[in-house]
Amino acid sequence: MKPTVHDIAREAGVSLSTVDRVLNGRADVRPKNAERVKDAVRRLGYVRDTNAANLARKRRYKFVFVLPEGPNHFVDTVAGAVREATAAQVTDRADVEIVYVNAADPHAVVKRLKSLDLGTLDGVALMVPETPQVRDAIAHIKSAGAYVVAFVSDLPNSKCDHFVGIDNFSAGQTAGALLGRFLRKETGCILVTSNSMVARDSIERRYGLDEVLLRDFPRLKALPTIEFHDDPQRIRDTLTRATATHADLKAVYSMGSGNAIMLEALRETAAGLDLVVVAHDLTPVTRQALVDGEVDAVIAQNVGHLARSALRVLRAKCDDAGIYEAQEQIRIEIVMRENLY
Amino acid sequence: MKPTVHDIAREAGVSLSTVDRVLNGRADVRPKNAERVKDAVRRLGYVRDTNAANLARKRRYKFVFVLPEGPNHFVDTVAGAVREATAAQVTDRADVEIVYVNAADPHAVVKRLKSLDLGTLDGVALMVPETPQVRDAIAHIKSAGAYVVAFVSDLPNSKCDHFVGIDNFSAGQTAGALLGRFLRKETGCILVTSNSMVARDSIERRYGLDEVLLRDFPRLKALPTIEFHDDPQRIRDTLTRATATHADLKAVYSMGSGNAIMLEALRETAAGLDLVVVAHDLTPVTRQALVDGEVDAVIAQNVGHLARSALRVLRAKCDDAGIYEAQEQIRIEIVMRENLY
DNA sequence: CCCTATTTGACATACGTATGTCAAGTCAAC
DNA sequence: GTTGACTTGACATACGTATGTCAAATAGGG
Repeated sequence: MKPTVHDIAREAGVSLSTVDRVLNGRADVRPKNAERVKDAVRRLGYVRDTNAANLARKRRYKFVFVLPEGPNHFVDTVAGAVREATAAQVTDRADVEIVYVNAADPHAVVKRLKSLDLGTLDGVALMVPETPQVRDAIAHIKSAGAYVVAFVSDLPNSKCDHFVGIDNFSAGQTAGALLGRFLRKETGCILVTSNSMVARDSIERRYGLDEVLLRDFPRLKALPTIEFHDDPQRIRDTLTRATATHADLKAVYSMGSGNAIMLEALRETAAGLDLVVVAHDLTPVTRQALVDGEVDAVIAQNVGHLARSALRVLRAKCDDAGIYEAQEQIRIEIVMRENLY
Repeated sequence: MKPTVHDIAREAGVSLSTVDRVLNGRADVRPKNAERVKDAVRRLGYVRDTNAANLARKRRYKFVFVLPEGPNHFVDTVAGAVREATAAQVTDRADVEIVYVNAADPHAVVKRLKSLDLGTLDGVALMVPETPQVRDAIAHIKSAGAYVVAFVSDLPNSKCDHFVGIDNFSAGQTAGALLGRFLRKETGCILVTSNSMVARDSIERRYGLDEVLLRDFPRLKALPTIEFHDDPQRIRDTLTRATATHADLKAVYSMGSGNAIMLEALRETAAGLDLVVVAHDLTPVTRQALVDGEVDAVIAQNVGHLARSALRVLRAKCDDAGIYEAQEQIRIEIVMRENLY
């Protein structure tokens, strides 16, 4: 039988009320008695029955996901996963809202964050770039008692309670290792594309890539990252130029957002070249490209796992419970046509 | 506000008792009233609060994992994951026991299954080969009201409630695709090893491998599977012979159990050969081999996920709740040194 | 040692559901 | 219209925890 608060009260030789005051950090309890209760908790190995507690409290959790707006396949799949996870955990007394912000505009982000109703809010999952303003806004939210997790993109300099996402440096390394192995005995260069290198994710991935190539596969050379800022023409031109300039072009690494544009350009300009293609993020676009054989492998993070993990972590924080690290570790997945899910 | 049984009673114009009788399938309710209650449930969108229900029932779940005994790194990691998941979900009112059986002896397996206390048992996760005797034992357990999930190894001809594991055919395909891509422009043959081909897992993986090689990489030829039945000498001899006979040996595919022996033999006999090595299952052995660069990639399934999924599915079955498919989908992971976790 | 401020305990009620008891109600058949 | 069988409803208690009220106990200062 698991011990209950009654057992604690008896063991500590105090009343239920006192146990309650200690357990829930209420004031007006003498240190001596507080110690006795804590001792009893330790001795009996008491753990609060969160379900019963939530029942008694009529507790509902109010969580908000802040995601970047604008057309983006990856964000769409993430949002879908959040909605799905929320629906499935409908039994789990959590109200989840998704709000979109213009992530490129720190001012707009902060404005939206400030407009959250801190009175009812229990936690926020934030997928926005880190800026000083955002950092302050996070501090503000936290000081109001809500929890904040960095979501997908880390916010290393902010006072977040957790980061739910992958290590993008390792992701870049993985891409590099994959390319190195796919081009086992070959020498040549690799075209690296990204929609934009302002996001720290892309920068970290690039570092990871370079590190592995330099160390393990010096025969492969990664060209400077091409940023195309949503401009199909730009990537098309660059690709054409690259194939012309670099006769030894062997592979393309698409570092995330903008896969669709990149793949289209590839189809138009490099059809007969037999390039190895590695891309990031599993979206309808990359999924189809895997099936069609246009992409050899995709480096992905499971969006369902991301969403569920963020929800679990926020709940755990609210309940002041421990986090089950093994479950919350988001893995860097390598997806090919054969293990597509 | 979520509707409660009280709301249902009011809406249906019956008493709480009647609602309870209908909801919990007790006898002695006139069809007309049963219908009214069910209607009210539908109209109000009532879902039972499982936590409150479990609290009232003092419900504890009793689950048993049946795993193959004998020295096996993979089973060890699985057992560890089960223990860890159990400990972490200690709050979750489940008692979990792991029992080991001699999986090679169907009679022993059945004997152990028969000795389970069906009176208190709520569910079993079974990781044993399928035999007619096992099939009968499963039917027996189910007729006693407990739930059965096939764990890691599918039991397609038995009346299980669920299968928690990967599709091994796809896993074999994945291995084939990986080998095909790692040996992008090369021609040659692949050594395939397994400790034993009696387990259906190995057979399915082999089929998957062959299918992909034949279709997509005909330049690569997989040699007949070498089974070495825990005999290091056998694999060493075979490897020596293979390297002598097949000058074009390019890769080794280790289909699971016996990775340690295989890797050791490889170290002794094929040190300078620059072979591509793909293995199954992430264990301390393959983990170290990845770090050391002895293995290029490991096809794995996340054992933590396996354990948690089995527990969740069993619980869902007991609660007569739906299964959240997306979460229970076990993925075929490709693990390299860089995305090792 | 008294007074006051603080701390404590006893008790009641609640959360949403389960379950048991018993009296009252309904129904069909005679 | 009565009997007996079946069905229903009212009520009480419980699960483990939270929370509020109020009187009683205690500590500390003078």
